[in-house]
Amino acid sequence: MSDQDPFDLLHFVPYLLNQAAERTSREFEALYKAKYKLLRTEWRVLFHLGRYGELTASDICARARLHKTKVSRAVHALHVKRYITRTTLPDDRRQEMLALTRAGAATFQDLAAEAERFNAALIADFAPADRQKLQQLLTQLAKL
Amino acid sequence: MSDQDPFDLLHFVPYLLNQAAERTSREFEALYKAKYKLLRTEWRVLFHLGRYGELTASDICARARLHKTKVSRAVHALHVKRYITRTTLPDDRRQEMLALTRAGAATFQDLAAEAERFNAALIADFAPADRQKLQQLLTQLAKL
DNA sequence: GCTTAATGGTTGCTTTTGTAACTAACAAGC
DNA sequence: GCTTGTTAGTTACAAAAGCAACCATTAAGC
Repeated sequence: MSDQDPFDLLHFVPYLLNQAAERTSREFEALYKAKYKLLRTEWRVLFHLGRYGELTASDICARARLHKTKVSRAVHALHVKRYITRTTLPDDRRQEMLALTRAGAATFQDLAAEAERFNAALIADFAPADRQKLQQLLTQLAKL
Repeated sequence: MSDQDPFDLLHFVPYLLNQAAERTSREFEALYKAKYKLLRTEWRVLFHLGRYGELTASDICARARLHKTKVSRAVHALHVKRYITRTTLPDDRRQEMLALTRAGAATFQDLAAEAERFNAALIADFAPADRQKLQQLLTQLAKL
């Protein structure tokens, strides 16, 4: 990442991030797509509910940084698939609390395990210090 | 990136990569979109031609890891915008050599400079060692 | 040379995303 | 309690991506 000339794509962080994200995500996507016919956004919503418990759609928007239309559609799809329940909140009837059903939780468990394996394989060749560094740098860049 | 339970999204490298890529790319995209009304793929093709000289569509596919339909459409758009010339190769009339026009080169120059500034700002807070590490790790993950 | 296969690139159609406008419910000001 | 503004979420329409079938050209087998 030096400032030598000429400017190269291999020094352009957004490009590198995209290539890395694309390659790793596609590979994992194939897995949950084949196994559960889930879309990327659906997988993310599922994961958030599985990992962080009951949330409203806007909670998920904020946490996952997804646009509300994407979340809306994913929630609809997951509901049709009977992976989540939607409960209107009594104190604010605009909001719905989302929760995994048994089937949803089972799917989450399975995919979380797959994700963990996948992740482990991904960083298998990295030294422990590098793994930590990677997480730190990415978190910083993502401003998470 | 430890293997402590439960599995967290913040330890899942593809997720972190996506968040970081998304955030950084969107911001830069806004720039070339506003300035030259370029699409993401168009910008990539332009950059490849600007940085690496004349290439055929399939060269770009391979180098940028883009699907040929995406490249095909980007090439068409860039040609309409008079940013590139398309020359059928005499020895294989299926292929076309792509090259930047003056206008295309000028646009590339400008955007490359913007990219460099953008990139510098992005990693301004990182220590030199971290910058190198970042590039190394991302290149490895992207398998570039 | 003629058939068959492979390659470079485009086009058409479907799925997904992005954007903006919209409904419903709530909150605030007065 | 009635306007005025917000917020949660949906829907409709437009733009873009993905996929498969498709020419045109070249290469390979015989």
